[in-house]
Amino acid sequence: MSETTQPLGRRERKKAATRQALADAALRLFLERGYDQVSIKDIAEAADVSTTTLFKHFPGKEALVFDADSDHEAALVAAVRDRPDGRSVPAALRDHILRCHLGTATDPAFARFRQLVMSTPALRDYGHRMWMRHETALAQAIATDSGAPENDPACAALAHFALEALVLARGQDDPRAAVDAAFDLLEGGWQSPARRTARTSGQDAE
Amino acid sequence: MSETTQPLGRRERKKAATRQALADAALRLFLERGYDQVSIKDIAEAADVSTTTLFKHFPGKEALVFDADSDHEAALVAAVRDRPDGRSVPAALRDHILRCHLGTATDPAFARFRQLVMSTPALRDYGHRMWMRHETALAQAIATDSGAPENDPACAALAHFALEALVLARGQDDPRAAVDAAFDLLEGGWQSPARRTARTSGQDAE
DNA sequence: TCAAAAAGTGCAACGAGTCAACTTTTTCAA
DNA sequence: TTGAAAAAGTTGACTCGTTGCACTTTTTGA
Repeated sequence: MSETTQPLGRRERKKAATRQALADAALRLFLERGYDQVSIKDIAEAADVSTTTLFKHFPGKEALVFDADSDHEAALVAAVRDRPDGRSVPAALRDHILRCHLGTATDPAFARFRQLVMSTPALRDYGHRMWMRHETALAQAIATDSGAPENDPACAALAHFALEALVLARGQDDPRAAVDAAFDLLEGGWQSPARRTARTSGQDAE
Repeated sequence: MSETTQPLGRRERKKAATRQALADAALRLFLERGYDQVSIKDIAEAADVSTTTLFKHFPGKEALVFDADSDHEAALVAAVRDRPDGRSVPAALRDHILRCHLGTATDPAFARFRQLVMSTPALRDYGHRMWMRHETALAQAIATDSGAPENDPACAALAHFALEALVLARGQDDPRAAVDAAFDLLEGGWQSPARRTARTSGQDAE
């Protein structure tokens, strides 16, 4: 975008450019013809590089699509850490997922992108794996917040289920209702016996 | 096992025999050398057939390992349907999973099999997908049992989470503790507000 | 008994991904 | 400026999983 990209060697720029060219070509071709109807060779040729060069930039075909996994993990951790007083951990996660991951795309290009991913098994699975990578970080954030020992199985379970809730919701009639049902379950269980954590406020009930 | 397998054409027998030979050879070679160090060609040659024939019997390399997916689904549904009086659905599922899927293998061959699956990403993922295939059947069983409408999101959520509990548990320090923590969460949430289902008995508390 | 259907087989091919050489291009220091 | 050393790119051949095509065998049924 800007020409003076600060402390970026002339070389890094070319590298980033070809990388971007590859990702762009891939997404364009995938949307045009469908994931399985586009070969690695097609993409490499469209970006005018060799297939081997492509694999120097991306570890596999699926990775071409998930170029910007961005900072979902940080957002998840922040959703737990910075939640408003009196809000339970699962409630905060419910809010975050409803807001950031089921927000009906205002961008039509993004909607088509999601359609592509959801309708291609290989991409669905890859996205799922990426998403689940945040499990341990989220579990640790919950444990820290609850004053539980790191590796606490209950925190690990909540983290796992909260992330899975999004997966469960997609591919169901009403995703938002599905997320709500899932988190109703988790909220109920989280503040059941032997667990008192609604954030250190005067009240204990919501 | 028995020689007089009744209405089985002479042909079906040969078919079943080669299928078994393939599965046996595959498992043996995988255990000997590791999954990635064994090629389809190796397996086909060990069973004395062509690779094309192998793919007529199995849809892919992973399927060679999961030959007998058996009737896990029926067992899950039964665990819900035939649970003892006063036992909640998640409690019954906890019992079933602890009993049937974390039972420390008495069979050493089975232990090695599980070790192979868990240490091979491709097999782990494939097994996960297979396991999750039971999600809708389990959700429907729960809905039927609870008198909830089919496609009830709460039942779908419980089914999804109950199955995921097993996945969560594996690859954690103490799998049994992890399963317990997960189901503590689910049980607590399941019998929270607006949900009264502890199986039609005189008591309502456990 | 003889075709037609079905199942099995081999060969060749395709796509994803890797490997080992070789050719740039860039960088940095003498 | 020159001239390696390093990084990036290219090429081509290769492995491996998987599929399509053509061919042979077996089974079935009239």
